[in-house]
Amino acid sequence: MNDKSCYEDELKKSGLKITKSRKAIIDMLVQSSHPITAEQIYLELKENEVEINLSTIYRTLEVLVDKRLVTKLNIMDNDRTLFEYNNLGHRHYLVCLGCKKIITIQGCPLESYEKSLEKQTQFAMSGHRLYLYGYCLDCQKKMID
Amino acid sequence: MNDKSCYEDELKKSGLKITKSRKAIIDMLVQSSHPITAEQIYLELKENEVEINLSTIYRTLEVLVDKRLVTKLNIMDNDRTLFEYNNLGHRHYLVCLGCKKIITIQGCPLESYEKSLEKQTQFAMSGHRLYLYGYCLDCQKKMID
DNA sequence: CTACATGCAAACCGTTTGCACCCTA
DNA sequence: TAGGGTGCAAACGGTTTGCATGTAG
Repeated sequence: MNDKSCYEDELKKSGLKITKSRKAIIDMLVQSSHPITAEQIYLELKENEVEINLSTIYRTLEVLVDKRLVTKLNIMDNDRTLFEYNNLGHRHYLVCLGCKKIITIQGCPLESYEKSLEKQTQFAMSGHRLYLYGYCLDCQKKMID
Repeated sequence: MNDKSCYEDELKKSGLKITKSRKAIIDMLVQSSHPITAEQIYLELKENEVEINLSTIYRTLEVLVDKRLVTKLNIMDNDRTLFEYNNLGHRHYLVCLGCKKIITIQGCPLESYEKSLEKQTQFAMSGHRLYLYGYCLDCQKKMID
């Protein structure tokens, strides 16, 4: 409950109307421990008997990304876009190339590197994305069989 | 000349036939100092009076990616796929959010981090992607005006 | 009551595919 | 000359958009 009102505050602060759809979509993002697709949001809401049109989901996500409440990711080179609620601050991702599982990693090894690069290139740095790829223990085991 | 025959060797080694199209596409990738799209390859070849069907370009790029001769990138969250010839080994990218210019960065600050993460997560790491975003000097100046 | 949100269906557009023909090895 | 490579046109699929209707503030 507290959580919800917190998201409502975020919406208000951003000048967005608080609607049933938006709350449901944000809830879904918050509940998920890893980035998800627009379609996953659509399907899971549908399972919970909440039917929101896919285009509404895309539009909502777009607005939330604009307002910096949500981050948009293209982790796998091909795949569809993933979305994640921005409640954890800066983070990185570890992706299993076998089962496609995505693990969120807190902590950043790049702060000083970014600064040194800033000096070196005269860029005004505004951020970075780091994706690490590998095979999780389960998939390593499967590969032996 | 030497360069070309070198790429021909790479093709042969990978068990691929050496065709006019493939040579032209690889040439275009090699000449470019930064990752480019399939369409850019198509258009630039066309300017040089070499017309190769777009689907051939996509198919060629796909094969080259399979053979690890080319890397496929999704740097901007939305944008189309970029391709780059793998003649420089491991590298990272610095992207200007203003003019979309992409600068390739040699050297990697993440080798030891990757190893420590490997121990910590029991993942068998196979690589990573690092994209840094910011504004280049030119774009910073433009923003003042 | 008004401006923003939503549903629906159609468009969009980068990429992929099926098939007939071509050309390298 | 066989099997991979290419051109062409059509399909695909994730995402966006136009428009009429609904609803939060």
